[in-house]
Amino acid sequence: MIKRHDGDPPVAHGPSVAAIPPWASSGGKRTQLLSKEERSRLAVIASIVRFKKGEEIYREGDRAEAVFNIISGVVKSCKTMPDKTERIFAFLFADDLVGLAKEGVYVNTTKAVTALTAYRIPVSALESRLRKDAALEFHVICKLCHELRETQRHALLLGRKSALARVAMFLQLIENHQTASRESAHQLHLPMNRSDIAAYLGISLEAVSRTFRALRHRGVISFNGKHYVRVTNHGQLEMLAGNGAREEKGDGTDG
Amino acid sequence: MIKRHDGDPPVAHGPSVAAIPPWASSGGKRTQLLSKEERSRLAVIASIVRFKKGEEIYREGDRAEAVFNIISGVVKSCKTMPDKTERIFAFLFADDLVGLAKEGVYVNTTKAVTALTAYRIPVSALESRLRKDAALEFHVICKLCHELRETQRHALLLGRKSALARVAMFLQLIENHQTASRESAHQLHLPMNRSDIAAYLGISLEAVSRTFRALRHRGVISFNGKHYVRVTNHGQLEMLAGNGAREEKGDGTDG
DNA sequence: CGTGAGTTTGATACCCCTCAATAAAGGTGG
DNA sequence: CCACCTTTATTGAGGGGTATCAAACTCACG
Repeated sequence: MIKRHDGDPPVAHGPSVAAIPPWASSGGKRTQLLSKEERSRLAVIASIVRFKKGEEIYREGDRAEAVFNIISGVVKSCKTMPDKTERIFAFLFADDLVGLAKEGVYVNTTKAVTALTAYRIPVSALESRLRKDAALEFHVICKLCHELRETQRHALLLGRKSALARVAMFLQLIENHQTASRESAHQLHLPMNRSDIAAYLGISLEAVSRTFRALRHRGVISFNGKHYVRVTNHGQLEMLAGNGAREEKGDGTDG
Repeated sequence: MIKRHDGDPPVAHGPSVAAIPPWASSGGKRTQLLSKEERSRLAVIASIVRFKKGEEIYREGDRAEAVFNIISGVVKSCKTMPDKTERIFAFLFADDLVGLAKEGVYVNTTKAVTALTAYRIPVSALESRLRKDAALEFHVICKLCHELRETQRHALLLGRKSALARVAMFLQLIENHQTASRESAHQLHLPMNRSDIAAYLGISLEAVSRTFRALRHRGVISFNGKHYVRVTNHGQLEMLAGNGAREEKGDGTDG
């Protein structure tokens, strides 16, 4: 009999946390922060949980009894506003940590955007483990710095007024993440639907659709289905995102 | 209780870090994270630096050789966009940490909004200190969680479309900060100018001015000069900020 | 008292949100 | 395999709020 749970190599190594470190150099790539020993020690106190696509992992206000470490799949961290609309703070992927809390209570609701596999680490065990392991704590600090930078980039995105700039910057974020994780990414994967993208960008889903069309029309991107994008003009995308270091005067709209 | 005023001589107790912890209860107030011993040990590797109002502390892209811990004064963390406009990610106050880096390089520019006194802690010394002191690291983790939540609230603010909602939420942020720090805050202090507020809210400075006028006209706030506000109608402010439960019944406090 | 930065107020254009309908994709059962 | 239905995505038209440009004003400071 084949046991998938224990026999799956990537799973057996234990929790995995990757980030671009705050002080060390990593060549712009996410690096595995945890050592083999740390991962096995964490594996002892962790359990593996699975969620279906769309399933809720926990809700804002729940007692924060565990932290999750994504093995595979995508998670969205969000808040439901009084008018029932959803605001998404972050999309979280493999090697990310989920479960930000305040005074023992989760501050956000998190849901599985795709089918999800994750480690569930009880905070009580994690806390005592942390207090004994300075190296592990340092790695958590590195990860939190990474998340802080990511959240700031999201804030930078939301500071942009035009939908074009927001969508362009969103595509850059996705591209950066996928190139920092994998080796190559000539094609971007958008696991979330238009509605989620809109909730993350702070614009309406219609605006997302329209902006994609505009980018496609300008020859900046091209779609392979609705969830795969290829950036055909990085320079233009960079300019539209407004992060471009060089702002050439000719914007080439006449071509 | 020790009260600090701008211009007071720096306290000799050493670096001070306050936050609302992620898991422990603190009654909604910021608590001092560092023990007396930790503060003195950090004081050994720290030096005290001063900046004039408006002065630049460091610039995005500089080698991140130090972390700063604010003793008194206000700091803004920002980025200058290609079109020379400024985007502010956070205002930082006493007991905050400044100096977020990525691969040894500062990710933002920081400037003193008011006259500033701070501890300067070299990262090399801090790093070795951290690796030896698990308790200190845990406290840094708590502080980073706090900053992460604050940055998410900022993102939530920027997700709002109307200037009214943004300004209202901004006032709530200031109020929360000042009530979480001091005992009372019947009057809010806005140390930054309208331009900085606009850069933080992602709206034009004219819109800030107009919105303040609207709030004043509605009897929600009243000004004492240009830098002191009194909230005269908290319920209304809450409703305008859109976080309030007014006219919404769902409370979402399930176990 | 004079100067200049910071702030307030006003008019117009533009972009995005809202509402509405159509079209495509995905899933289910016959 | 196809018909059917639900969900998701696209496209269109009109209205509202904010940015932008421009000018008057306030206040701190020399």
